[in-house]
Amino acid sequence: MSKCEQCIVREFSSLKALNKEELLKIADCKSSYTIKKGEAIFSEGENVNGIFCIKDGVCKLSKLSTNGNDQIVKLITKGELLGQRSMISDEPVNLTAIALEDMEVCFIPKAEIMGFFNENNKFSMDIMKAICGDLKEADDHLVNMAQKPVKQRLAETLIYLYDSFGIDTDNSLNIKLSREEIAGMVGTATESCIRLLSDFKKSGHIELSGKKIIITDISKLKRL
Amino acid sequence: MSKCEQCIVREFSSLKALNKEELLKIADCKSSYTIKKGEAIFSEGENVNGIFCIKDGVCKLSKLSTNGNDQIVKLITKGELLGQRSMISDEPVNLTAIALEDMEVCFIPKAEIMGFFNENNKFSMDIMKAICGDLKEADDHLVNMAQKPVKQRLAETLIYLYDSFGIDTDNSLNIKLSREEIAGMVGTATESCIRLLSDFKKSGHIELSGKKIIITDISKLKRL
DNA sequence: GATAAAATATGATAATTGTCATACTATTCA
DNA sequence: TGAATAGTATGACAATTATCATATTTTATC
Repeated sequence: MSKCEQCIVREFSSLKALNKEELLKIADCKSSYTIKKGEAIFSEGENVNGIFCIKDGVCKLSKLSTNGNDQIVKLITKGELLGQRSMISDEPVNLTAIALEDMEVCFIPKAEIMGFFNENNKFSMDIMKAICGDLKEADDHLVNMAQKPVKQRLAETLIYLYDSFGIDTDNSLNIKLSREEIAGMVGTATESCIRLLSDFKKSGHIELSGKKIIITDISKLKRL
Repeated sequence: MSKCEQCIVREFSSLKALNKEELLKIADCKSSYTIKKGEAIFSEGENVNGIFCIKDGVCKLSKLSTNGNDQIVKLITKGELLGQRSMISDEPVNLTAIALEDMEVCFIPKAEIMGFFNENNKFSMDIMKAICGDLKEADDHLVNMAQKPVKQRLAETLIYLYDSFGIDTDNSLNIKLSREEIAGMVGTATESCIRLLSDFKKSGHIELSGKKIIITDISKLKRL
């Protein structure tokens, strides 16, 4: 049983508002899991009854549309929490979380969290603000999906990946996504996504070598 | 100064969690406004510093996309609250609220609400749940926008209007929206919206007489 | 390392959607 | 009332995007 007190990622989420005593309580009731790439942490419709704290790795939050396509709503990474909305609404989760790389996560039961929620004002306020941030993000995202053409959405997705995950030593985006997954973020067909990436390559905005994507001119992408 | 205690719409929002004493406090510090059709309650980027309680009327919550189009994110009606997210995030509002009909609204300053928020657990929990509901709705909406074709989105918008606002004595939808506004909800060009409405008319799904829309076969719309 | 399977790429084509022009209708207001 | 204006409707066309077919490349597996 590792100690939450010494867990660094805690500093990046609402859990930073918890005191020593509360962290000890969590360490006592949490369970740690290793999730392999491609495995689900939870699936749409499941009752989760707690939240996950992402200790390491990245996952995608997606939802199956009635047309059979998976739309990726959001990527969640080290330090973030998962399942807060569902816990507070007291409802099954609305999205599916699947690991994009091997992950380390801790599960904290709802009862424990809700206890802190009622007693630690800073903590509940922090959780609320995080959810409010998600709501604003979702509204903005919605407007983009409804109003911007695929090319622009793809460009903005690449910029988002660059800003959020940075680049590797070879200058390629430091997150591994298949073309199908990128298409799932953009909200388009996989072939359309591939085609536009080829276009971006031809116009010198990016370089492609295998799965790797190198953004050579981010200002060009921003100006699309 | 009207009494919040006797205001019926309060029962439809988180304000129902407030006790007599708290309602008296609100009645004391609130201000009431009449908003004429077409006027803004607030605009994107403004600092609002409180919440609005909709006593009567309907408004649209929209956001201007960089392409110059207004995307309508949500309609808000009698009994609902406005500006909760912004208040909790302590940020300017993210959306513009414009009256679709003459409205009666009350403004309650942030300081007052935040006071109850810290003391009345049921109240803060209710507000949270409302915001969590908005987040779920926004995620679902986003997936629809990204994955469904315009025709299906229009059909679902009409069904939503039917379910939320019902029909008038002449069977027409009990909410007045211009074609441009319907297009703004669907996320398409006004002409495309008009054209598809004509198609729906030709195939006997709806009837159009002037601005009025009558859904003649809702099951057909649902099956699109 | 050879082969199968999966992922990526590209062409051809169709379907969807947007844009611009123009006509028609309803509403406003002098 | 009648002109002006805004809103609705439709045609013609262009641009965008999806779909299906088929290479080509990469990855996985034995």
